[in-house]
Amino acid sequence: MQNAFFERVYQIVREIPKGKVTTYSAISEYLTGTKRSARMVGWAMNASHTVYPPVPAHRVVNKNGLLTGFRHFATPTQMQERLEAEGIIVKNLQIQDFEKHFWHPNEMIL
DNA sequence: CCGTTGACTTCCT
DNA sequence: CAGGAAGCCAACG
Repeated sequence: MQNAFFERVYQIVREIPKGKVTTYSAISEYLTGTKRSARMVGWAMNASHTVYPPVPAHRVVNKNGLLTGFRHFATPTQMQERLEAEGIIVKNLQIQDFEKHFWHPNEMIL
C-alpha cells in the first residue's frame, strides 16, 4: 500500500509469466479499482525504462489485445517479435487467441 | 501555475 | 463500421 502506483505496476508486470500477457485496464482496475485510469499504467510503462530490473512492457497490451505501445520500443517490431518468441501469435499488432494468453494480476498473489 | 500530452477506454455521431 | 470527443490522472515544459 505504501508503494507508489508506478512501483506496483512494475512489480505486477514483472510477475507476468512468460507467454502470458495482461492489459492496462486490468492492472489499473486491480490497483486503483477503476479501469478509467488505464492511462496511468501506460504512463508508468513510459517510465519503466528508468527502473531496474527492466519491466517486460511488451507483455502489456490494451484491452483488445492490440500492441498499442509498440512504437515505444527500440524498434516497432521488437514488441511483436518478443511476444512471438514467447509463443504468442501476433498478427498485425493484434494478439491471436488473446483470451487464452490473458493473465490477470490477481494470479501473482497465488 | 497553467496548458499540453500520453504505451487507454468508452461513448457518441 | 469508422472516426471524433470526453473522461481519467500524472508528468513535463
